[in-house]
Amino acid sequence: MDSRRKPITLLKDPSIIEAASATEKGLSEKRTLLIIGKCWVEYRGRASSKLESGERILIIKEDGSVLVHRPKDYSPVNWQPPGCIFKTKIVDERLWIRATRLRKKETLEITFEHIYFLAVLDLIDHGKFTLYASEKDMRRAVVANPSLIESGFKPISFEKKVEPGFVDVYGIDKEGRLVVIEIKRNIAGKASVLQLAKYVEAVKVTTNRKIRGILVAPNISKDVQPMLVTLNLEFKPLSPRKCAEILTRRKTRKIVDFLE
Amino acid sequence: MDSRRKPITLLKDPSIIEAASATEKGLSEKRTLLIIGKCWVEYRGRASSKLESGERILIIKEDGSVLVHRPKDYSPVNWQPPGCIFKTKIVDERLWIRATRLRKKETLEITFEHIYFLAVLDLIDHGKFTLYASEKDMRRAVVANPSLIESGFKPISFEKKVEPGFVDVYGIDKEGRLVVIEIKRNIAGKASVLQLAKYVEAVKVTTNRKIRGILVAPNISKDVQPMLVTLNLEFKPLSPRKCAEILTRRKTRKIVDFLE
DNA sequence: TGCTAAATCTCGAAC
DNA sequence: GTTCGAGGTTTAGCA
Repeated sequence: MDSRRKPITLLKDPSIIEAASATEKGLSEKRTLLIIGKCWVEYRGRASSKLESGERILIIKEDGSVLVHRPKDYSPVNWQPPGCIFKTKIVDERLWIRATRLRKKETLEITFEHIYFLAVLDLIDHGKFTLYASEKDMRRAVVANPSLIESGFKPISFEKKVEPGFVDVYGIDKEGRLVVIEIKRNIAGKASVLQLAKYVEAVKVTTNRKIRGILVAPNISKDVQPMLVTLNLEFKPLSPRKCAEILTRRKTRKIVDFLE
Repeated sequence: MDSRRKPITLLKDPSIIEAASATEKGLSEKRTLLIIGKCWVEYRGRASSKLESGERILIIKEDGSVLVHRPKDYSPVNWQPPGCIFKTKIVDERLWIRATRLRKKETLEITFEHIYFLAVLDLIDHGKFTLYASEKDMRRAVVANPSLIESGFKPISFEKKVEPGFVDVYGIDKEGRLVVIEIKRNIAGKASVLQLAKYVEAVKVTTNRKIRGILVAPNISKDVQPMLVTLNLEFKPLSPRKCAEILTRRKTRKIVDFLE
């Protein structure tokens, strides 16, 4: 880390020439760029779009991703995923920026007719990010604590490949029946049931044993219950929150065991 | 539009007190806020997450959405969808911002230990956004120009409800067979085939006529072909791009017709 | 690279 | 409000 590093270079109300020069330099040095101004945007690639003139925030990141944000909404109105190559130009006293992604043959063109502010950023961010209570956590909790499903359930494998896809958890119940489990961290809808049914069918053709299919989720949507009955599948309520807590407890327990 | 409007107010290297005051004011006036600095983040709600300290861009929008962006990646590392209520405080000489969403009972807490830069923005953006070549465009193109599917195909309805869901396009072929069409703007995978199969089954129980199921998409993934054969379904290649072009041509044609 | 499935998905429409 | 499906989805994981 360079102590003389300048994490942020600001241009307030720059001329188009100043802005173009800073943009060019920032891009060549792989800095993060931030431009606030009045622009219009065109996209051509997987689809096409046009955005008429308005005031927006443009972010170009070190990895070549691009975001155009309006003053509302979570999602950017236009964007480009990482890996873009850039070209900038001054056209009719406007700053024109093109971001091209070769992989998918798509281009984003942004034209600024006025720039209020431009920043070139050199951000250092090595902070670790950890997410709890994902679907993966739920799988781990079920495997670590099979009684979450029912007493006597024994997991055999998880993430089992069963053409055409992966069964979340696969095991045997106390009466020796095969159990196929599909886990969802959200309220489960029709698509989840279809997915489970598909896996049960796939396993069925490989064995003569009886098979149960269990949908594990915090809840199911209203119309799913009859669907489960028709397809002879079961539902077991389980929340991601509870799974995360169980995993934390287990981890703590392990440390305690170690200390004792 | 106020001609004396100040679209952007900048604070460079503000003290925590200055930053807190500007943040408070900006939030109360429903401005868009932009903060660049070193922070850590915690999220609790549908899941939980922790992000350790690092330099990031924070955007809080007028509609109460929040974005925390690292110097890489398209997606924000932490965020909150629109509709948050905010609380700010100075804690141990740090700026603490909490964004709470009541709907889903989730909170995002951001603590800045250093702020390089803060901007309060008053962005005006009424620019119209138009997207071409969506799946809806494909449906319209097929209905407007049924020969895209095959000669003699006659659409009866589109967006037809057939429990449990909607058939994209529904019609009759030149031999009088019913045709159920599922349209995808992307390469179609297994889920799309299951969806089509489901609709074909649903229609089948309502009639004695012969039924064909056609998957319309720019392409299909490799393992889908055998699946189609097994389920006795068909595939018709069609790109969203081509559909968009056809719609454009039709529109032009209509204008020409009118002028003639 | 292609394919599958998750995501704190978001967003919009329909009921 | 719930449910469902699209999305320029993106992203991760694995063959």
